[in-house]
Amino acid sequence: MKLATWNVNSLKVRLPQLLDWLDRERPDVACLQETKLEDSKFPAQAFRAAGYTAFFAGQKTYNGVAILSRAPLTEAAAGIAGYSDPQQRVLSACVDGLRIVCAYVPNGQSVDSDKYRYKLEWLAAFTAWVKALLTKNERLAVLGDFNIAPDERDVHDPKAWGGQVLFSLPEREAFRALLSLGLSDSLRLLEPAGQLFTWWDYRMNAFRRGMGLRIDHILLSGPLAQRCNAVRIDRQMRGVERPSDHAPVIAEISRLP
DNA sequence: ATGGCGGCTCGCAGCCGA
Repeated sequence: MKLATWNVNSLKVRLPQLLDWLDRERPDVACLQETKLEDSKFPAQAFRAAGYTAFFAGQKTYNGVAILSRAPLTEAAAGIAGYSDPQQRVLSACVDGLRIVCAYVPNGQSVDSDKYRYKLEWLAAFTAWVKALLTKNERLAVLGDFNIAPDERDVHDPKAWGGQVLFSLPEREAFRALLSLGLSDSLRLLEPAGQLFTWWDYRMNAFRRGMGLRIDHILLSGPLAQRCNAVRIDRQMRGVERPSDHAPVIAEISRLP
């Protein structure tokens, strides 16, 4: 079973690339972030034609998330239960006995901003909610753009990024707290050493120069982590014409009994 | 120290992302 996450940075612009990518990679489940589309404009028909059912919650200009699945989605819901948020950042649904969570964690802008305080509050609510989900769903995967680089290996220049938003200690501690619920950072299970990135700034030729961050993650509960046999970052998609600034991440899990 | 790129909007400049 192939699970993927991709911050597409505008589904309207990236739809042709996404359809090509779905055709090539054929993930069973793909979680999308930053669709930036109102629900009335979501291209559900294009995905149906490609063999995918979609669950989505969007808004104009910012945010917006979607789960695409080849198999039917059940128990689908938007948002963090018990946490009111006008920003469309979270979806959850079940597919094939797995509980999927698709998340677009707030960016935080800078550590001295209101947006950063919102990010930390949001992460606390999200973590409490995922904890509750885990009590009912032992096969759980959280996929998305976390806007957090967990440690030095995930940052091209850790000295320059020290204390900055995306790499500040409170954010990294929030990420660690999420893992401590019983989730594994799937990519690091299989690739524990070395710099790996999923995002590169559009500016300064950052991609060509290898200046990136690893902020998109696939977290797996124990039973899924045990059966995870491959995880990769699809850097090819960052190198195409008019790319998203994020590359997709794809995890493969051997079939569960 | 700044802005750099790209996407968005009842746009023609400014906000936001990361």
